[in-house]
Amino acid sequence: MELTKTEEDYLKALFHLTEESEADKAGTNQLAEYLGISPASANNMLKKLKGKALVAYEKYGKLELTGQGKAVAVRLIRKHRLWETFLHQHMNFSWDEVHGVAEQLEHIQSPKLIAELDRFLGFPRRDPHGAVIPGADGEYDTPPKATLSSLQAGDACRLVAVDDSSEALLRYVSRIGLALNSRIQVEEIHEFDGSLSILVEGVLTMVSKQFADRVFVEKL
Amino acid sequence: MELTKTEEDYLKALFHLTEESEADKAGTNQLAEYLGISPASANNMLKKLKGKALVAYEKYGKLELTGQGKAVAVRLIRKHRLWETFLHQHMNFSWDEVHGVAEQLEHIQSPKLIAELDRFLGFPRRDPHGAVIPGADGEYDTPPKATLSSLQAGDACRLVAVDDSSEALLRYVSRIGLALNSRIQVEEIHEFDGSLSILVEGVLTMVSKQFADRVFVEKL
DNA sequence: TTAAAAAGTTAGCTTATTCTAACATTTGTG
DNA sequence: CACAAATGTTAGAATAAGCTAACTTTTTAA
Repeated sequence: MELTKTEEDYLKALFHLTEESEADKAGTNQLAEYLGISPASANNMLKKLKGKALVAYEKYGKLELTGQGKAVAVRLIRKHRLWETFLHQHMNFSWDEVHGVAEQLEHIQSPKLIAELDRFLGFPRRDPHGAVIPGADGEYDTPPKATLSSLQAGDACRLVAVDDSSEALLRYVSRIGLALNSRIQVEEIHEFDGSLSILVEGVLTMVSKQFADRVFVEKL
Repeated sequence: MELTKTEEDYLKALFHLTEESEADKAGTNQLAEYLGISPASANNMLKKLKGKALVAYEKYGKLELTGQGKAVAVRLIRKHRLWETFLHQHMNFSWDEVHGVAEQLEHIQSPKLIAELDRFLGFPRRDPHGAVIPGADGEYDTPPKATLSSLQAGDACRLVAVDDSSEALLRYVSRIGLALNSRIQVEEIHEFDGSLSILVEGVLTMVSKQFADRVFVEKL
């Protein structure tokens, strides 16, 4: 079944909202907001994707991808992350530059190209932002990710991944001296707004809760 | 100015018809036929491209690209051929497999990616089919190409390029023992249908005129 | 528990690109 | 030169995807 770029984008967005986010965040409105379109347009496409058995969906019901729909989304994520890895390792793209171009490249249709790219890159397990790359067989265990914001004062952790959807966020991460595998020490959590004071390379920095929500860590 | 994939495809087709083919071959009908659409659709798009100053065009007049239109087309050809080279050299694609995927890749928008790809490939001058790759500055002298069909009986030549638009043609070229730089000896030209008997690696083969029209050579 | 707010849906319109069928112009030939 | 064939153009409809405005259903909270 041939899908348009638009349909693929919807499936990826749905996967993000239903499988990779906290629950409840998966409604017509969230989908529309995420894609920057009107709820009416989202509703329209949902009906179409339901017709193609990619989305399980009843009027006023909750959104969910079918097995097929999930498989398509996971393939797209695999392609996206392989391309990001390629851009970063061989095309001299910094980690905040890769996302936009990978958004285009992920729609290229060629199973052979993806297989060869995977081989060329040495079968990488993670992309430049630390995100796991789904396997060729569709294997993709969303690893339980702890956010920096979920830690307590006094905890230490290692940065394992960063949400790649915002260039500004990635630039900020680099700006304050962080990179994959950086050690972070949580000094204090401020009650009034949830912001954190963290210690990075001996330097004390304060980061917002919104920031800490998008930074994934492994507790040490 | 942002162009759609469709508009880009029209410009590339127009470049092919007006700059790279024998003259007279550039009418609404030829364009439609080349793109596999109806003449009405071609006419429609020509009006739109005229509005964007990419095509110089008057009702019932002949088709021609403006300087801008040509520049867009040449950039596309550059991207297409760089990707073909990448696929062939690093992704284990045979020369008859590269075209289709390159048709998709050529629409990726990222000047940086193209510059880096060029560097990564070592600034190649020709693609896997022997076609010249336009420069980053838009430099592209369509080299005067002699077709195999333009030779006389007794002439010898070297194969310098093959039209890449048909996979079947490329497979056939390999099949009869030809590759870039192969030496070809024209033994005889048959009057009744223009077919040629040629000597390749000591083996005598007969090829059709249509075939010989798409094989480019340098006379020795 | 009921009414306002939030969320979701529908109807009807817009733009891009395609088509077919009908019409207009140009070309080529007897 | 005249008219048929070839070529090119227009009109009107279809499909995909988006929008706004109006309407319906569900949720929330007083």
